[in-house]
Amino acid sequence: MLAIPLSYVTQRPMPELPEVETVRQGLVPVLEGRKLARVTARRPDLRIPLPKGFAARLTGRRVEKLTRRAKYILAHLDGDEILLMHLGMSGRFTVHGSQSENGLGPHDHIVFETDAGDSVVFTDHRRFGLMTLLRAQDAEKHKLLANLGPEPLSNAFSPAYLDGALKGKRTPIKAALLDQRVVAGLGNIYVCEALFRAHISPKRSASTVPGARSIILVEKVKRVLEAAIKAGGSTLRDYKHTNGELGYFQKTFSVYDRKGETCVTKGCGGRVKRLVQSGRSTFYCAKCQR
DNA sequence: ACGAGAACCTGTTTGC
DNA sequence: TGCAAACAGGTTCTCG
Repeated sequence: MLAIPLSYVTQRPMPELPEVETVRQGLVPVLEGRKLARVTARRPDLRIPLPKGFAARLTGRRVEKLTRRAKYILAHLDGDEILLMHLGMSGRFTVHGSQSENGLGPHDHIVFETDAGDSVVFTDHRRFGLMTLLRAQDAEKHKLLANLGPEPLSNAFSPAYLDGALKGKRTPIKAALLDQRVVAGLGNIYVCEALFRAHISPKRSASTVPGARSIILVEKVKRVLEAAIKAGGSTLRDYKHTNGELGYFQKTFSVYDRKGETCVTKGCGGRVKRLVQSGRSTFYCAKCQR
């Protein structure tokens, strides 16, 4: 008897790099090495329209490997094609084992059924997510991937690199780190958290970060992402050994969504503030972030 | 060229 | 209580 849950949600919608990585890891045992026995596209109008013949082109294909680039999940298929997927703001995958009844809702847009009898449902009520197909040899040049900066957890994301990327940038460091061309995979939450850990104000001009600050910042970006991936991964592993309700990936942030609370920096005593930068909420402590 | 803001879409929370 | 406004993890286009 396999200890596969009848149904589990791979992730709550919170798709920055750590969450996308957690989702990828959750899909690996269900999809890698499996053939897509049936694919149903129930709604073609995601952020970009599904390519023509999407479902037919996927049917019968084998998923060789699942990888991640920035916030994209790439399913490498036999025949040298790649299924490129993005969760947008609200996308999620749900896996149903072969015995579960499977009522689909209005926002369940894509269903993959594997030759093992599992189905993977892509749900996205806001439809900012996307799926598309591309040839493997064109991947690096593909419009959606070509301009992405380095992976933040790779050696390419170094203080020297960041110094160069920020040089001459007038925009606040918060906005610069959200720019996927500077570094790929950070989102609103982890930018706030990394700046907090580095004690750098989100309002500081990006051009003033190179040097000592960027050494700290690179370090903190990596550490906060690693911790989040570790937390997400362990939640999924734990779940597979239980039959109870899914304990959603709970994480506590230091500043994100903590407006008015006392700063957690030892001896700081400041309060977390919220401000809006380029239309997005920023949370920070004005006392210990400079 | 750059940076800020709007737009895309729907559901949930907040505030009067 | 009820309704409207504000807000939400992302990306991309337009405008100044």
